[in-house]
Order: sequence, then structure tokens, then C-alpha cells
Amino acid sequence: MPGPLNAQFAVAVHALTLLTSEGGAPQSSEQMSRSIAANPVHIRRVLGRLREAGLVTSRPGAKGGWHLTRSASAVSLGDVWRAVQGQSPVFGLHGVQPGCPVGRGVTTALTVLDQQLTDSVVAQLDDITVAALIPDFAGVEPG
Amino acid sequence: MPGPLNAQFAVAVHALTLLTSEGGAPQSSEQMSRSIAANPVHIRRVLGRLREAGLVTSRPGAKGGWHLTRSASAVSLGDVWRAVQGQSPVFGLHGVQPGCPVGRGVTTALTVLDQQLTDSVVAQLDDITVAALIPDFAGVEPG
DNA sequence: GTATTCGTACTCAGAACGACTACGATTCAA
DNA sequence: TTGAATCGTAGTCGTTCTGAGTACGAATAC
Repeated sequence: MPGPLNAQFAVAVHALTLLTSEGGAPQSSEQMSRSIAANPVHIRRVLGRLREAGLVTSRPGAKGGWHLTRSASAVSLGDVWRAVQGQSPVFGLHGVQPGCPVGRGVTTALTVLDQQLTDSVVAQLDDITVAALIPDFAGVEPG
Repeated sequence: MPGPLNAQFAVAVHALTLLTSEGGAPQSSEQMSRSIAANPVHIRRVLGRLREAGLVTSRPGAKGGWHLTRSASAVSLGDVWRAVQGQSPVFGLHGVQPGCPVGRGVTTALTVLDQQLTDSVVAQLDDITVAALIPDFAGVEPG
């Protein structure tokens, strides 16, 4: 129902926290879809990005599913961000390239600024681990 | 033609730079639409936000148009950001509110994080003036 | 009075996103 | 070997967002 959001990032982080429970046993996308308010296929697609980044692994078939490749305290939100967002624009501050020279100068300046702000944000995300987001880490069972 | 972007911010900044030229004489949205690759109506809507924020004024009728209320060196990009974006979410890191307690904890944590990152970005924008984006300030004529 | 310009409501097209279905491929277990 | 479970992925659909564009009334200058 909601619209404008980086929901993939939230789904990824939420899934990672779920994978820390159950003693690290693999969990299926179907299983996680009940805790995360999202479609199993969508979850698979998002986690696919995380797999490409080496944060999780997946195995098809019975008793298959997803599991972490390292502890949640060794995964930063910056890792998740890079895996999910890749190089896609964050702010998109720069609009269409105009014809007039003043406009081009402004556009290039905004492009540089966009990159600086993005770097700053990712740097802050790098200082936060997934484990830090879990209230009472390793003591709460998802419902 | 392009899609995913905060083009309003770019339009606003570009318009402000245009208003610094011509010796501060009022310019019409039609006039600016030729330099900015955007529709006059769209420009009026964006500048309307800036007017609400007190950054520009407008006057209808012949010889009307828009002009700055202060020097471009006294307008920060943070001012423009707040005028254009308001309180709308920037990252939207937090997804749908899920039912399970772990999920709620993660969601609230992401909500707090979102606010922190937004504050950080706006603080950086506050340190940059519109004038700083103009190459050779007061020496270039828009075409 | 006429031309100019803003203010704003309305519609339209395109892109993006997630939900959902479907189905093949893979893996485990009996 | 059969069947169930699960991933991988293509495809479609509906919703939402955004900007483009049209239209027209109100205000202003000459």
C-alpha cells in the first residue's frame, strides 16, 4: 500500500535479523514472508542481491533456504546498502542537462554534491551493524 | 523524459541562479523555462514553494515575474531543500510496519536512523550557498 | 482595455515499485 | 524413483509518483 520508499533496504535488513534467530538454521522465503510484510518472491529477489554481495547463501530444494555467511555483528548497514542499491542514484539532485552554460555549471555542481552526500551517508551506515538493530540480540524470537 | 529524481530541487536551484542575473530584474516562468528544461507551469509550482519559504516573491501581470528577496550568497541549499522537500521522507528506509516484535524493533530503529541521516544531509546543504554553484558569479549570462 | 503573467485545477503519459502467478530447476527424503 | 519443498526468474498487473501540457480566471502594467 505505501509508495515512496527504499523498501528493499528495509526488507533486506529485516531478513538478515530473522536469519540470526533459530540458531542460524536456514529459513525459507515463505517462512520469512510471514514476519516481513512482503511477498516471498520479492524477498527472494532482494536476498539475491545480498547473495551476490556474499552476505548470505541460498540452497534450493527441501530443507533449503537462506542463511548468513557471517555473524550479524560483522555485517554493516553499509554492506547492505551497497548490495541493495548498487550504484543507483540516491538523491538524483541533478535534473536534466540544460542547454545554457550557466545551467550546465549548476548541473555538474549538483552532480558532484550528490556524490559527496551519498558517500557521507554510506560512511555513516558503515558504522552500524545489523546486530545493533536487534533489540536484545539473540534473546528474542520472531513471531 | 528521465524518471527517478528530485528534479524539483534542481529546478529550484537553477531558477535561483537565473534570478541572480539580469541585475536582479524580475523574470517570468516562461523566460526561465527556456534556460531550464522544464515546463513554465512546473517552474511556477516549484517556485511557489520557494515563495512560501520567503526566498522569492512573485508578481502577476505585465512586467511581472519572480525575483529574489536576498542575495544568492545569503541562500543556502538547505533553505532550498527545506522549501522544496518539506517534511517528506528522504530515504524511506523504514518499510511496512510488520506484526512481529523483532520486525517492529527493526522498523523503529530504521526510522530513527532515517531521521539522523536526513539531518546530516541537510546540515551539509546548509553549508553551501546558491552563489557558490554559479561559475564566475555575476559574470556569466544565461543563454 | 488590452496584453502579460501568475495561480491553480485538471488530465495525460511514462517510470518505478511491489504483489502475484507460473513454471522450470534443484535438492532432500522416503 | 517418486514426491514434496524450495529457489530462480520471467511475466503481468495495479498503484503511485512525477513532470508535461492545457485551460482559464485573477491580477497587473501600460
